[in-house]
Amino acid sequence: MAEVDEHRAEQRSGEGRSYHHGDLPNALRSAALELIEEVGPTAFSLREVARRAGVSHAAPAHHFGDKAGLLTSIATEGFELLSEVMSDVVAAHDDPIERFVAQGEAYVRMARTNRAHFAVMWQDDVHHHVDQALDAAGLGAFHCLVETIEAIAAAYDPDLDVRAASMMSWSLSQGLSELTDAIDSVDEKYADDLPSAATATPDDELVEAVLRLSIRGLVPGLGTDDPA
Amino acid sequence: MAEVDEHRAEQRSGEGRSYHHGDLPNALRSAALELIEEVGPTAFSLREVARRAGVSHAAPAHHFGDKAGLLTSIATEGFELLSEVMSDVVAAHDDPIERFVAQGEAYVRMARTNRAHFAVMWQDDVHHHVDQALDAAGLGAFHCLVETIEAIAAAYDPDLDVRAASMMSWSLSQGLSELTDAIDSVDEKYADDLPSAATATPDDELVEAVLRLSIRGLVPGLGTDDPA
DNA sequence: TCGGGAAAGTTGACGCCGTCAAGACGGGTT
DNA sequence: AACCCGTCTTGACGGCGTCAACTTTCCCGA
Repeated sequence: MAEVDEHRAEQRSGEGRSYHHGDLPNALRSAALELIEEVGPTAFSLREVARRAGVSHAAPAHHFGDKAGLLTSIATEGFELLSEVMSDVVAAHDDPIERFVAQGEAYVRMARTNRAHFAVMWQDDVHHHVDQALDAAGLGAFHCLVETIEAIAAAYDPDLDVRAASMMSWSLSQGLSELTDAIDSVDEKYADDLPSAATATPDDELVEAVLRLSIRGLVPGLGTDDPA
Repeated sequence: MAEVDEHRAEQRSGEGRSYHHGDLPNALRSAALELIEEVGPTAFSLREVARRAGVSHAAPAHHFGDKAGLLTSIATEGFELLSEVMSDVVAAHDDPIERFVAQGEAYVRMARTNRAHFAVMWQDDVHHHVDQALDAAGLGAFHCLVETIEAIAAAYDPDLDVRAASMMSWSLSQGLSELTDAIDSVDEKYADDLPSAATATPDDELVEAVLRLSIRGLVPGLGTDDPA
């Protein structure tokens, strides 16, 4: 979870140590993420988080207001983390098509590495309904995908419907993240043979295959073979 | 919600009226769906459901065991409903490409019409971890999508990676459902202009545009224009 | 240097929650 | 008529989120 720590360090820089605990808000976020990873976002309890952070049951309220406040903070952190990862991918790939595939792969990898963050990010009834920081972080992450689509349009097809293609890009990444998770858990339960071969445990190659299939819809000129 | 009632009637046929209430399990499911629609799956409470159904707070336990049992039942019902809708689409469209588009549209429409069902279906930590009926219903719905992909492969491209294409189909539908929901709720909050035009309220045309973009990845021969 | 005040955290109480054990009720069978 | 079993109620328990009132700790200005 080094990424999260770095992210937290940036956020914290210049604040200095707090009065009693040191840095209770981040300690609470960390404890919350661990707990969510263990028991899921529904069974998650604020009192247990406080217990794990070694403070009284009412301490979190002073930093986050209420339970939804802590989860909103975690969701925002998740979108910021996602934006950072997506930006790194943009910097690492010049070819817009490879960038598209790499972003999709990074999205899925990120979702599966940080399950607790993603569970909270997409469970809209657990965080505050109106939160500018959260919405801004979400739109920021989306913008990274839109830029890649615009690059594809500029390089290959000026008539490309950027709105639809951006929607397709995010939908695919989000759906893949959710489905691969669901399918693994089914696989774990029925380790023996399944009725359909279409449900074998998904892996990185499947994710890449899906992304390469979908990019062919955006760039019709591409052949059936991998351009690599 | 006529679809759900029909579905329930099928399930109930032959059972006859129960002893005291009439048909408490279905009454509880209905009350639960209404409550989830109002307050979300997290704030949902078993006691409030019992109150709305006019029974004591412990009555639901006799039919569903516990809270997760009721939600598992709702999730299973949701997947069965989805399978029915997908099967109807298959029957209504001969051309596999039109079937693909229609299935995606039906999926999104279904998700947005029955938000409570979908919220429960995809929140895996609220239902029982091992439930054969649930898993069977989910695989059944998936199978409807896989069949369409197989039809596309048979008609247009025998070398199509059916596993990847099926994954793409479901991921896209699920992601679209989730994103269109999230984007509307952002739009409702900031009714005034948004930074990027890419985030205007999604509609049926956007969903269709995304699906038509993606099918071009599965059938490379298709031109840029709509085949309709 | 020191005192006031705000920030940080504690304590105790409230009502609601999910679950369990025990009992009441009532139709169907023998 | 006696009985059983599925159905539902009642009451209790501990855990939860939140609020109000309190104590402790630190900073900053006189």
